[in-house]
Amino acid sequence: MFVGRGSSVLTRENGPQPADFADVRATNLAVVLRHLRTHAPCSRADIAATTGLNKATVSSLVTDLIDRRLVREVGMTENRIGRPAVMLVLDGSPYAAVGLEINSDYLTAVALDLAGERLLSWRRAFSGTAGQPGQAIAALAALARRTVSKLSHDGRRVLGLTVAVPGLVDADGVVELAAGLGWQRVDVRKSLLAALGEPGYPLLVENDANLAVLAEQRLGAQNGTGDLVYLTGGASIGAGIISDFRLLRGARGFAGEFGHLPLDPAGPVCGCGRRGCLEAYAGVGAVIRRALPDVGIETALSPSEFGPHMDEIQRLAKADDAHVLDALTETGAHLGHGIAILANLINPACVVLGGYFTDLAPWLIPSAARELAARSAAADSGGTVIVTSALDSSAAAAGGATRVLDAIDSGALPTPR
Amino acid sequence: MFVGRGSSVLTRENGPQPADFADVRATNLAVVLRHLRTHAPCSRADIAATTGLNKATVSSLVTDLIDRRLVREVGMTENRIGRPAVMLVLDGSPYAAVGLEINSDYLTAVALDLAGERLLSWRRAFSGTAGQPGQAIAALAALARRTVSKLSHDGRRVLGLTVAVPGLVDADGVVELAAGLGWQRVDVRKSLLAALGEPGYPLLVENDANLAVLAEQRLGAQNGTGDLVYLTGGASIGAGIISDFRLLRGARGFAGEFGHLPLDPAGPVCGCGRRGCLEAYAGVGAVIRRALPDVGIETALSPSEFGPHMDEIQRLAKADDAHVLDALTETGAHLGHGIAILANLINPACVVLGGYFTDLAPWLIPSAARELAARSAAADSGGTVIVTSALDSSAAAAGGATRVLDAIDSGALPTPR
DNA sequence: CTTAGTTCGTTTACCGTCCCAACTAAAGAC
DNA sequence: GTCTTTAGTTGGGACGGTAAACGAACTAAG
Repeated sequence: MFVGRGSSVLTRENGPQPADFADVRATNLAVVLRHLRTHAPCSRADIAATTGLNKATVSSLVTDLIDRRLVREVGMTENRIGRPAVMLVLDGSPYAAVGLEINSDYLTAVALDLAGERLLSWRRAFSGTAGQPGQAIAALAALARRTVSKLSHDGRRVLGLTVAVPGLVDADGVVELAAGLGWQRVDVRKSLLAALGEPGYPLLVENDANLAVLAEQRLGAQNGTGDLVYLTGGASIGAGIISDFRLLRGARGFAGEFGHLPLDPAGPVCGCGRRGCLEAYAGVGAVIRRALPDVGIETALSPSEFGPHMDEIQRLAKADDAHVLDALTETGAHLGHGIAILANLINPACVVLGGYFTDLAPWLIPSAARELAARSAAADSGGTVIVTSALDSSAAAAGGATRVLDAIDSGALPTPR
Repeated sequence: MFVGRGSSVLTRENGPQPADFADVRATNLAVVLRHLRTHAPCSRADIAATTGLNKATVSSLVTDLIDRRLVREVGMTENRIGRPAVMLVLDGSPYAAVGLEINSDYLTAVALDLAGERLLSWRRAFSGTAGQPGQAIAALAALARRTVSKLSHDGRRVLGLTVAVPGLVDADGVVELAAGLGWQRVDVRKSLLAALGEPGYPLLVENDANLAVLAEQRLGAQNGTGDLVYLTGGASIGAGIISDFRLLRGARGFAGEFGHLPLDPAGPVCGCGRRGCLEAYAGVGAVIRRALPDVGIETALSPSEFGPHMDEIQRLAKADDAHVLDALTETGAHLGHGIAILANLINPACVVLGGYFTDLAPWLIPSAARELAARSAAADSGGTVIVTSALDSSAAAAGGATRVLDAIDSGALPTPR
């Protein structure tokens, strides 16, 4: 009685954009590419059977992908009845995806090949807080040039470059506000495009938590989960939220302000000037003050001072220092309170602790999970689990490269030549 | 250098589903239908110019839609240079979309025509709390039959039927938990399909807040907003969340548990057994206890008793009763606290107060907005505004009918005959 | 009244993509 | 050596969107 394929994404949730054959082709090319990403190595026949595409169509699509050097044939199956199948894999060698991260104390560059293998991972110290945006962008551009030049020298074409910024970024790549960097209304995309001489590849700018959660979804242990939250544990606590396989940005891109969830109007003063923000209970500064009371409570800590203190806390925790263990348990409970709020509203399958939280996770998670379980409206915490990030501090940069691969996987393929 | 239409939704965010011609056709039919919904009356030439589709394609698509009786020609333009255009509108008369709502004290039925005009709006009292699920479903089926029979008698074909349930509903239409009804693991969809004799139209079951926010998005004042939250103000406070034009459900469908946001572990006891839930501060029960201290604080109120008390509160507020005004200001502040948490995480453009909150909104919103502004991390509350629902208590049922129209607009068209 | 100009919508020819079915290819089984 | 089984290609058909030409129906102006 009713026409239309019930679950065809093509016909659902589309905007006003009409479709034509080019779209069908791009969609199906992307289907094959994604299938190969998750199921490689496999044969044309496998792809046809699994995706529902016709054998002839798959042959045509695969030929196209091989022409574009995105896919490669790699040997045959053996020891089976029937004609042996030609196995296909993603071709890692001709391309690279680049992610950069700028933070208050360092710059990071990560490059991945098409298959998601890490090609390089660079970091350099950087005192961005003191500098003007112009200097920071010059440094970022220098790093980008070095990275791209290294990749080109290895015979790779750059598929795209994404910059992670710890702040609010609009759709055009303008950083509206980045408190940690002291930036306001900085058009990072335009400046960087100019500094790089208008390169041919796509250049995007995105919030660091949003990119980190992409990396966690694709490269981390939570591989393939569609409902996922990443908590940055840096100068501030931001949440990158993926819901139903899509980044949640909000109307103006302000979503994920986890650190400033208002808990108690009579609580401690937060860096933002308000009282009782979650960050004032569970932020890095609060952890240090609670665990190392000898560190000056009066003075605000600068981000570059976090590292040594966190190392010290981790050392004491490993040595079973009772005070530090108590401090971490208490911090975990506050974090769990915030996560319970998150879980009641968003109901993610998983909350990943990143940044400085990663190293302290063994001592934070037990009390956080306890608190989450106690404060979840749904039974069994609604299925939400708290885990440690499987990625190191380059998560956001890796996410930037992942973002480029996502675009490829969605049909924005490079041309054959 | 890069292939693919940058903004084609068809090639973005798709699952593993491949595309074919039927999808292109369905997509473009839906594009025309949606254009007519928002821009009617307009001509074929208008549609071609606005959507980017070819004139010939639009002609073909419109012919198809007229054959299916979804679109109707209605007169010509006049007083213009050139050949007059034939104007097109959605044809309201041949079809109907039905939404039902079951609640602890009433059943509601709403029917809309294709253009969104209300065809009927029925309500009957119902004491579901005492009854078994079987009785409730029998009552629901009876109401559905009467509704469908009335519409058929008027010569309309039913496009679909959606049931709103105040509880957690899974993707197959099984109600996992509905505290207000005392239900657990009730397969509403299956039972209702059986009771209605396996009708040919699609039958869905969905959470009431999710449907109410759909109604608010399409029929309410916030028409067309992509980031929107609806707060039910009934026996409990649920949030229906639309983010980037999609319902946010969470990994297990538990998203939107707004009423049980954990605020203060030392706070008042909530109906769920925990302490300090938002509902214990700002729920209907809390409003009544705070505004009408003479009402027995000790005994739990049953939902059927809410109505008279809320009427009384509204009467006193209109009469400028100082105690009641203070109580509402305080309630609004608590509500604003919860909304600030929501805004920091989700950043909606708009939060709509529904249910019993609607009538009290004039006295709740000022303090709620104040609190939201004070506790938002982003400037200007991140653009989030708090508004009164434009729909009456049939919002969820209307949303059920809207849900059916959404499916049509997404390409699941009825067959020509 | 006639002619030019404008706009609407259809008609026609064309092209790209997918599907189906038949075909070839290459192995193991008997 | 022939049969069976599975892999992948080829050619024909259908479908749907595109482009350009065309007829239709109106206004404007001489």
